[in-house]
Amino acid sequence: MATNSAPTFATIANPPYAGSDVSGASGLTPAFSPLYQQIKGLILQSLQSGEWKPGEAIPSEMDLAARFRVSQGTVRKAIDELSADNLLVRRQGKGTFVATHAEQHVQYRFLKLKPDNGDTQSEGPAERTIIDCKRLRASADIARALSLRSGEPVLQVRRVLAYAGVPTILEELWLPGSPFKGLTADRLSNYKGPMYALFETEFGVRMVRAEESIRAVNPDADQAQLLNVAIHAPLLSVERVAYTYNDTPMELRRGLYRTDTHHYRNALS
Amino acid sequence: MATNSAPTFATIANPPYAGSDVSGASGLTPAFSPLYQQIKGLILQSLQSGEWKPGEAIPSEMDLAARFRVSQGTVRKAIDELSADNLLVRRQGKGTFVATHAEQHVQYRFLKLKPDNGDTQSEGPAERTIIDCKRLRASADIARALSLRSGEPVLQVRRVLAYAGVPTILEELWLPGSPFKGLTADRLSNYKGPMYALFETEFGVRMVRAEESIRAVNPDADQAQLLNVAIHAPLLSVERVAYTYNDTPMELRRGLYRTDTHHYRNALS
DNA sequence: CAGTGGTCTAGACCACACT
DNA sequence: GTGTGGTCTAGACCACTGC
Repeated sequence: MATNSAPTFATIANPPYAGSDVSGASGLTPAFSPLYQQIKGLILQSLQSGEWKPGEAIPSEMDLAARFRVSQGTVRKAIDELSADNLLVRRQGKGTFVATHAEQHVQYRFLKLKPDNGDTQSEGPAERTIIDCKRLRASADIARALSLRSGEPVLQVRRVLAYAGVPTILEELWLPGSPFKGLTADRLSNYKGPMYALFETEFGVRMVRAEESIRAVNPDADQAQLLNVAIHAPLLSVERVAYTYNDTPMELRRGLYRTDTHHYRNALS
Repeated sequence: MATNSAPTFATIANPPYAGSDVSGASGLTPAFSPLYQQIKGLILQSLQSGEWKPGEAIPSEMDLAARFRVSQGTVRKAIDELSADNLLVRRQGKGTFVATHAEQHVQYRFLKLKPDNGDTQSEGPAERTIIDCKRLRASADIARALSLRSGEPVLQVRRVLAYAGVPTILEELWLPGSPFKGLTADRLSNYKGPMYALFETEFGVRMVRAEESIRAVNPDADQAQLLNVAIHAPLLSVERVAYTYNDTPMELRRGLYRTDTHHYRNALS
């Protein structure tokens, strides 16, 4: 007796949490890590390689799940993190898109200087004036910031941003020579929209994150004249290093901010 | 024929995505929103009410799921967001804990001034000197920042922070009178650890987030003397409003930072 | 309407920490 | 070993977008 009940279940084809490495699917990920981290890495590779360009939609979660041979939930968690890092933007009902500095509701995402009245909208965009754009050889400190060797070619750009006719920001920025070959003062002057949008469109360089070091300083004579302030006026010195994918530094920017009608805003949490 | 197969399945007791309101479980959540957001709100209420205090463990995900009558995954998503907001801290194998400014690996989480050598560790904690702690009536601007009415009682604290004997930070801060009744210069002087840890322990006030407005300024005569700098030295002015749960402002702090050996560090993403 | 992301559940197993 | 959070899957349904 007692032989007909207690059915034995067949082995599930794709067992949950098999811990399998996904390396064979579409790329290579040597070290072990959670599946969704590996997927994140693979998506990152596609972003770096330019398979999906800024502003474009990436494949749907279901498509990516099929491509990487994982469940939709795992892809979702990978995309969740990338979208928390501002590399992707999800839009319900439409798809997931590669973040871009252009056509983004929050333009000038990295510029933290705000008018004291808070109303960034009514102030409108800054009036931009390129002072010059020169080819130079990297000095020691510039080279170190950009992970180059001293003497390697760099581009130096200087410009002034004014609000309501008042010069407010003086910037001096350095870019590695090779990725930005062909950048000229003209192209900078004629471009509408954020400089980082131009970098994306014309040079395929997307700035992903940045770090700023802030100090209070006095201007030198040239700087005082360009910003139309007294030589003893206190100014904000903002030194920024901006990075692309893979934590590669791609820009060193030194800004001098007037803070008589504006302030640097920062949220802490 | 054909009556014995195709078993009809019984109704599942707790159907997936029933869209049911959870109001009856433990609190009230009038407007509709995703379940995990409602759970997040309920957890937040327990944090505010002091049911779980800073540093303590909250119930396990399974316990909370049972309490709120939802699945573990839903509780998990709620906790995920709260932990992304730095209100909770997860520790694998141990539990989920209420974040605290004390016994936290990253002490002085809101202080962004770093030594130029980057090595916060070797520098050690600041030497703190309380100048005074007075009961005052709120001026118009103080009242506005703290959501009080002009003339309501506030506490004003002034102090200096020094590194290696060099006075570097001069702070003036205002606190609403009622929550901080009983705060004295002595209690501030004798307390070891961050001021926000004292606020948690002694007054049950946990600072959750803050906003800072930064400017470059010159000190007045008093300030210059306290910081041991010339009257024309450029200094960083950092005005902070710190909030508890529910976006209630609980502190206004005006700091003057010397930036000759330190800098204000900020990460953008 | 179909397709997309968003939410929810249920159940399995892994990795870690304490005891 | 037991309990905790962490990962993964599968399947269902909701909400939004655009054809």
